[in-house]
Amino acid sequence: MSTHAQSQAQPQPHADPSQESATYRRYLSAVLLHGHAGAKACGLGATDLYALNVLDLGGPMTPGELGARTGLTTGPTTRLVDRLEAAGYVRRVPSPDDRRKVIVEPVGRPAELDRVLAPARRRLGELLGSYPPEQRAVLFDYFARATEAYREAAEQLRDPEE
Amino acid sequence: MSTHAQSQAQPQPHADPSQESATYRRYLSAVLLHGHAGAKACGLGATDLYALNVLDLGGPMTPGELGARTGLTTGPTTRLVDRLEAAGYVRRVPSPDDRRKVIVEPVGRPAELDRVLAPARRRLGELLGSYPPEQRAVLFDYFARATEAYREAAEQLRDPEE
DNA sequence: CCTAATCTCTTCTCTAAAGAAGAGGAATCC
DNA sequence: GGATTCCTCTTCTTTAGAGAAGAGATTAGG
Repeated sequence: MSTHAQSQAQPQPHADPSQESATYRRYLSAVLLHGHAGAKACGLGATDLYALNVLDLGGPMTPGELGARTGLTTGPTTRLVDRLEAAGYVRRVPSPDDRRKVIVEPVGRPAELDRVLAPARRRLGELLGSYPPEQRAVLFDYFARATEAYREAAEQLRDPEE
Repeated sequence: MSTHAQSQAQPQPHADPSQESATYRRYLSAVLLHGHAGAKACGLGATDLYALNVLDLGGPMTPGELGARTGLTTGPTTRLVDRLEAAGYVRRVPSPDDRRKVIVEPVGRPAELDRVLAPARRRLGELLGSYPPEQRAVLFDYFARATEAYREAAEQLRDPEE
């Protein structure tokens, strides 16, 4: 097993679409499983991981915005930012144009999380590097498009009526 | 925006590898975000989603095995299976060869979870369908290989010494 | 200017889920 | 066939995290 990354020029196509569906679902499960396991290994709760992903996708934002996107009221939001700040994942910066506001921005290198995710990153990097450039271009084209689709779907799950 | 799924025959390759890395990280964040949002919309806790993914990847197993893979002791494991069974996601089946054992198996259609994830599935299905067959083959080749990589990485996160 | 609205943070309370310890039934080994 | 081991489930206790309500500081509007 694990003789991956041979990557012949023409990977055999799946004949059966339902087989494709099962393959894709298992793939998503594995991605989620790995994300959860990594967060747990860092002592991060589910909400903390969620918020980090929100920040990763949405960029720096105020605690109010972060709380709204995470589905929390102001109390838990403050404590959430406290936890993330204490763990070194984010930083509070005063807003330049409104002194009531605070900007929560991700810190450059979340060391602990990066450390536990490093083995997977390395393996996936090798896997991606094993494809010829034109195939890798297809993969990254998909990644970029899928990111948008998932992000919008997640937003609609959060605010079903909007 | 959202003019996806045009998929020219040759998507432009990324010139900068660090750009690739950022694209990939954002993609993973979006996948995780969508998974969390879906679970939350169904009233599933983080552990419940984790366990469902374990079952999806590992197939039917005993509560003991599920608890071990989820990192729980026996008490919470029983309640976890109780919750999943009450919500209609899994079923307890007596083991045919050892009457002490119980097999936890996923139920065919977890209706609620499927319902909330359906919009994303549909959009991603359209996206995948928009690629010509040989490019789609590359994508599914990647999905299958990446599944193994993530699964093994998640296992090593759970049992760092093994 | 003085009032109203907005943003963050604090305190108190409450619920959901995890751990620890142990009971009961079933299989295995001598 | 009797003792030991194994698997699941139950009970009790504890902790982490969420909601509600309000205080303090700052901005906007009449």
